[in-house]
Amino acid sequence: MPDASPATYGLLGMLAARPMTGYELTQQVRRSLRFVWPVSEGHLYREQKKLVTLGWATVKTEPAGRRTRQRYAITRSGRAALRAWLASEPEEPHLQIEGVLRAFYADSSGPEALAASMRSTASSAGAMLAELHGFVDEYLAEGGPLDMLEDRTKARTFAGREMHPERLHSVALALDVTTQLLEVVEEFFTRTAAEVDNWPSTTDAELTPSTRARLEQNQSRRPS
Amino acid sequence: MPDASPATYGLLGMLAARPMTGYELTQQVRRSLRFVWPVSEGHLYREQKKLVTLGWATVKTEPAGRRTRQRYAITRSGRAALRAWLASEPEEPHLQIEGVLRAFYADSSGPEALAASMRSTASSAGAMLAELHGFVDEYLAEGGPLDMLEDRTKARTFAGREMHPERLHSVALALDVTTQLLEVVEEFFTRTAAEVDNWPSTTDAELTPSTRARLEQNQSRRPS
DNA sequence: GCAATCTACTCGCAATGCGAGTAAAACTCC
DNA sequence: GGAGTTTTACTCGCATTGCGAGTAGATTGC
Repeated sequence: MPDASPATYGLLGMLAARPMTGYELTQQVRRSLRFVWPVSEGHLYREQKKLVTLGWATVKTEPAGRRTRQRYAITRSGRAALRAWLASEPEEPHLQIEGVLRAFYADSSGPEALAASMRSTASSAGAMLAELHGFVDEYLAEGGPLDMLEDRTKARTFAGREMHPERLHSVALALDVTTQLLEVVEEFFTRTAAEVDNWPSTTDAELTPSTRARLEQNQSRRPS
Repeated sequence: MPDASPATYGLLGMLAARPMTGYELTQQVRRSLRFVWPVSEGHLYREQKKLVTLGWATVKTEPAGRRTRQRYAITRSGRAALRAWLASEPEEPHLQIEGVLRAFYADSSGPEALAASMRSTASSAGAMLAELHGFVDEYLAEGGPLDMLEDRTKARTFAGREMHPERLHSVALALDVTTQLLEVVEEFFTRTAAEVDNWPSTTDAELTPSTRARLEQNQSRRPS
């Protein structure tokens, strides 16, 4: 019996909202889940098959023109597995930000390289934030899922897509933390890149006061 | 020729400070690099060997009692490779926080499970923060690396460990962002867990105003 | 003196990433 | 209307990485 990983539950959770084809599943992951739990595309298709062997989903091959596609649907035991996972202990947070790794070793190169990598990271974070802002705007838009919840509209589709307003409370939570985290990344690297531009070197003694200030501010932010 | 990954450079960067044995390298990763770029232990030893085949480090087998250990040292071309990497474009940030994934699918379970997983994530973040606070305290301590930079002491060891005060400016940068990010995680999940305790369900219509507020606040935080 | 922990790793399998490849359908532009 | 591009809808295989078990000498605490 293969093991379930967070990625497995990521797909299972998507299916909990509605049945989907394999391709739709990968699109959904690319669209939104990516920010929360990145998984490579090839692996997504493997995981879909795993869901079936675990008995958590069923597949039906349906025609699509001259070709076929696989439609997955969650099973009762799939829902139970999802609930069980949601009730279990999550693992430690895992942050992988190459820009931070480069900052950590910045003393092995110069301020130019450091500032460049910081700006690059800031702009990656900015691009991701822009996508997330798109979601927020959509959720708040007239006729959007929030309006549906407030009963101002009976429609269940918006911008040509089927909406799941009952998921909005959960989705908004994930959206909120992710936004906050990326804001920290963008702001820190933007601000610090500008600072680094004035550094004579990455190891200069002249930087000592600013490093002291950084550390002391860090310490003072600490709640007792 | 095997490929270098950020993990490869993570080890190479450690060696840039001083020669180290394989075991010391894994300890350093466990101690500090883990927060910035997590790598499994088994893989660390593989990467050490890769550094040698790439010509970026040398190994010497040295005796340790009746046994031996491998001491790695960076080469000139290793330093060059590190500098070249530091001057290249970093990849996109990658956040993997299971607690966020669970929040995203919280509508498939109840408020109890959600609050529990949130508290668990908050306490993981808290534990990580406590370790980072230890570093800050150490750096600021009397006789610590900051004192060394300010020339108040000539020593180069502190708490029995060799210090690298010239790295402090870079290290403090990485420490600072990481702290800020984990603070966001801890605070968000602590605060929101308390809020979720009062939720009647994860899909209740009653939550609509609070979800609207969350989204609108998110939107208003956005800089123009 | 002996049990537990630390040093110092190796090994193998399973999980995952990554990029290429396939091929039909749909859409776009002149 | 036909040619070229993009989208749909995936499969495949190798390389990378994670994870847990295993080994065995050294050291420390009681």
